[in-house]
Amino acid sequence: MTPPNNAETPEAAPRPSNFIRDIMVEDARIGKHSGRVLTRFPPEPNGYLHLGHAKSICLNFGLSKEFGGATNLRFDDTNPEKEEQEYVDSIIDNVKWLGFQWQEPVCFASDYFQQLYDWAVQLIQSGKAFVCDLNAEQVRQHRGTLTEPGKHSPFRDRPIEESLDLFARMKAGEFPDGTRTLRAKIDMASPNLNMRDPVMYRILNAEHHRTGNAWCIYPMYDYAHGQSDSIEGITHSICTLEFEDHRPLYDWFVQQLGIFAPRQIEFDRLNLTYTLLSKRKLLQLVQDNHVSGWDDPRMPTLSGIRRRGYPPEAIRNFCANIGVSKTNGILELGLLEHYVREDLNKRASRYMAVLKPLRVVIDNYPEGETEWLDAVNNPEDESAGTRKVPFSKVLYIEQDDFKEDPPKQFFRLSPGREVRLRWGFYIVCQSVVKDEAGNIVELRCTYDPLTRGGGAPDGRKVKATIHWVSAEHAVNAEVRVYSTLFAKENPNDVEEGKDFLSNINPDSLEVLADCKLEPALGTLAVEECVQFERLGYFCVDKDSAPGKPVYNRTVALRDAWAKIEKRGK
RNA sequence: UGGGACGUCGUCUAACGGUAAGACUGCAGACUCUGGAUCUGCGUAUCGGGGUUCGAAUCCCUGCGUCCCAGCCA
Repeated sequence: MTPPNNAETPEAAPRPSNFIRDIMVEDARIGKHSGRVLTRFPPEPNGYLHLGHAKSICLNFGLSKEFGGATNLRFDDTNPEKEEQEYVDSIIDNVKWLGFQWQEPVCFASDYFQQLYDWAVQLIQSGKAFVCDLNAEQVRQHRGTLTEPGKHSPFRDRPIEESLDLFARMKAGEFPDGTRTLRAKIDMASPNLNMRDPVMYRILNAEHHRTGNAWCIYPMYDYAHGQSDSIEGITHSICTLEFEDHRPLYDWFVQQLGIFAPRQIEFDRLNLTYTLLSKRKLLQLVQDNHVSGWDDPRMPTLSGIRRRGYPPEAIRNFCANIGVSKTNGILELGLLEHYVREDLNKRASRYMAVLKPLRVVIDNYPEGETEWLDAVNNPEDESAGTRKVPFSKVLYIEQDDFKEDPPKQFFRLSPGREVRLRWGFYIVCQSVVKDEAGNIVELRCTYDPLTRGGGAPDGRKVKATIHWVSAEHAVNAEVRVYSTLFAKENPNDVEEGKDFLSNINPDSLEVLADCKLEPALGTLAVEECVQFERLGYFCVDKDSAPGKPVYNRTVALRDAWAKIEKRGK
């Protein structure tokens, strides 16, 4: 595979704008923040990144770069019960792999715990926050409902000094989990539930992956996020739609504190057919062993699609072209696959591999002889050069490339028919050998020595070219063929009483253990992505062992014959 | 039945009061040593109803539909 192309060039293909870019253009025009642009990508380290995050990453990094700014990578690590270092590591690795460089250093909300605490004290002092002794259940009961206003906490008007003292003792670890919270004093009658005296701090006697046991109170998202943005001087805080209702609260804290005010802008999260983009559900798939891990090639995680063979350039291209809006929609998986094929078509070297072998003996070819034929590596890229492929008397072809009784539009091999072997000779099928059960086990063919290289001197044409591998020189391999992890377009569309697991596609993984590869395919590095001619794009899996490669099918080639066949049924 | 947001080809996105455009998909064809790639052609899609306007996808009113919010998750 040749090195990455110029997919990074922002001006390469002028794309339609989007409402966020429009906002930034306008901000630049009026000189907001003196033209400075700083965005951030703020994952919580409680799972692996997926394609939805890729959209956010491309948006944040892409936009800031476009406006001459930078992007912070900040871990939103305010919930020690769910967060782990493993996730931090994977996220850093994934962002790098996608091809983005954040502004050093990597940031952590936990780095701001002291500042956040000091600000909380300040809010208590100014009468804008109070320590509440209600437990979780009581808080819920006081909150009211969507249609009814909430009730004030009985502790809402307790003396400031008392709240200050209690808050200090919360921090000192005097109280068990859940017994008290720090709450903002806003409006229990607000139609926006987020404004009904939201919890700012809760007591959590849990060890944090970075701060250890230094803290036993932890800030809530709403209290931590905006202030973290402010501390870093984020100009545009881009997040997904479900945070729209939180924006008034985001703005409220910043305003009460009188600190730098970033602007939160919400966009629609990515949805894909046949795909689940929910960390919680992906975690469940991993924990319950429905997949082999976070990097199972069927997973929509960045680690998964990387192992599957999706190039980062293709993902970036996809993200750059799907657009950004506030509409809740579901993108067709086929669009993603289009960008993967588009990228791989330009860069992947072609090889021949037979997945379901059918033995072919060339009767008129000399026994024990081998000749090396020239094959073009990539018709889309002349600089990829050529290679030699061994040809001999016994070959394998694809079972699907032979039919004893060919239907109308089937152009491939059948009794008496002549086809071309890619880069090789024309052959004619003379007879079919079957076992006792009637299964086809071998084809006896003859070849035309004059057609070496694939052309006939007399100019006669064949309707098909098929791929093949010399039996004597073949590398045995395992190939894993994937289809969607879920059988339904919308995996969450389930019958009463069932959950998304009931939509798992039982055939999402097909292991082909007896594949025959041309020799060059036996020595490629893990993650190398190539095209198996006429089949699809495949990449070397990390499970490969010396002499026993394992390939993943990244994506199949578009298949006109498959369509015809399907239509006939 | 409170609040917030959103409704444009099958799907996603554009059009910012002035000819509804692009990508993907699909179909038909050309070309081809990959039934790949490439190329060509095919589109009455603005949620409904009123209104403002010379002119409305765009502005106003109204109806309908979809999504989000009642974690001490993010």
